[in-house]
Amino acid sequence: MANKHEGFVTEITPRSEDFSQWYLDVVRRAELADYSPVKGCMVIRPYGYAIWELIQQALDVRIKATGHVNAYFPLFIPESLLHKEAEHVEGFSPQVAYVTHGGGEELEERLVVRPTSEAIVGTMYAKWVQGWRDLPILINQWANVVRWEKVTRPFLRTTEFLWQEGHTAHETEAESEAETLKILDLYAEVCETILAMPVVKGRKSESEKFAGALRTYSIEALMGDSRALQAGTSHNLGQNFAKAFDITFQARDKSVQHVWGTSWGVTTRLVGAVIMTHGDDSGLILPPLIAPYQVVVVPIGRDNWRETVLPKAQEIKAGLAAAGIRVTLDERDERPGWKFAEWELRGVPLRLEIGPRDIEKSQVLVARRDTREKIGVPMEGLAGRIKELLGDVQRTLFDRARAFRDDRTRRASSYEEFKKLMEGRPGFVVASWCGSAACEAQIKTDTQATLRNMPLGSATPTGACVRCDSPAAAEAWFAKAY
RNA sequence: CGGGGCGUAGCGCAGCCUGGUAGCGCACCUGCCUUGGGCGCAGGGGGUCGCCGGUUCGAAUCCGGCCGCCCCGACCA
Repeated sequence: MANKHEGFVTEITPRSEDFSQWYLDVVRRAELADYSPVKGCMVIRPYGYAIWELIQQALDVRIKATGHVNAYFPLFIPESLLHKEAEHVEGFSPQVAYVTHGGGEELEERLVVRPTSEAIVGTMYAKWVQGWRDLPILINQWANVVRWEKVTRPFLRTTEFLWQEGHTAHETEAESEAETLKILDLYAEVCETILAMPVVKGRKSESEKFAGALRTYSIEALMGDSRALQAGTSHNLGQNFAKAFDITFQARDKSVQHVWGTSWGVTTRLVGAVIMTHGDDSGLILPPLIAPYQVVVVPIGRDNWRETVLPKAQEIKAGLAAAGIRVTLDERDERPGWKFAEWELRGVPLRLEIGPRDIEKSQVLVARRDTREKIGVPMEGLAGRIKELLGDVQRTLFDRARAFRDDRTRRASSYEEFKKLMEGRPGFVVASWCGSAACEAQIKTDTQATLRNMPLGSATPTGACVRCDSPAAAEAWFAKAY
């Protein structure tokens, strides 16, 4: 019974004590993932994978609804293909894993384990595109990729990770730009409405853009420790890859032109983002829309509860399931208090307690994970009421996260003020920026903060750069980031 | 790649300094008892002490080497 005020869960480091350890504790204790024998690689356990599957479904539906189709490109890429786009190679070569042997023999040409698929996709698109009628190509793939990382953390950065990567080809720059922004909106919508995680949409600086892209856009979120996390990126590749891979088409005006490309992706990192956005000292808190179980039913009773209470609990479970609610019934031989703590740790949005007293009153007791409120709910019309409550939890989580983010977003008008605000763990600091890489780098040296992005729709600032006296070119959001 | 820490039961750790039959808590198994916030009692199973070598009558412990993992910083989703 230690930690009574902290929510009854032991073996989790309090967030205030060590956020990073708290995160690792939650991942382990909630059985989301486990370390594998290979450094930097993790096993995504069933509960963690179920969350990913729900995120995946939400994305997949939307990606298809915007006209894209899924396909699959191979894991191995001949080394020479990766080297076709100069900036791209330079960006990725330190992180690439190679296959040197196969079938007991050394390979004539080493194979790259894809760190991303632009090279192989570009190679294929060159074969598939002849004329303007072949465009656009709108392909997405769900895949694993490998990037040899020096520092890894479960979900946030692992050597191998799962993601979705879209690769499109268009006739004009206007189309590729529209596509890039359309996907950025799609990502933001999924993060906000499904993950209940507010994000800032914006453009990356030159130094932070994708290797080989013309422009990179990102969505940025603020985690519970006030550090920023890049939650997704969408790149307008311009004609860079088309030129490197010779993807040409005959245009409407009979001229031969290079296609305009885009690529965009989100990863299993989103699972980590959800943990760090909503979790508390008792463990995970899952937004209902991605909770593998939205409701857990816990039967309560004396030694004969299996006879007296369980049938009613089963009936309730069946009723909720029939109404399309993801529900589980915990009929293990454990004490109720133990089960409460266990399901709180796993972040189940609603716990439904049913005991003799409730049966008498023809009601159930519903406990909300987000607010810890306990509410008596009549058995009559239960499913409808539960759906309302799930919607309310979803909204509450988003509102809470947005209030947290807004509360930690400040504006700096002088460099002194900027540096002062960046002390400790401040969240976002908004400032005008001249656009020079030198200022960006100096800010990083002075404060450890990086330019997260330049939000879309910000008015062009009229004043001077927060760091130098040159005229400001853009409004930028800075933060210490993951 | 730099800095730090740690490898002893599934998990968390003690034992190491000062060598002498490997321990604690949780978890697990059996039984009883209990059940509206991680009950209680009794019994039980489980470890080549990261690996290799050395010193010694004897090494988890001392010495040398290696390997691995975690955390924090520079680079990246």
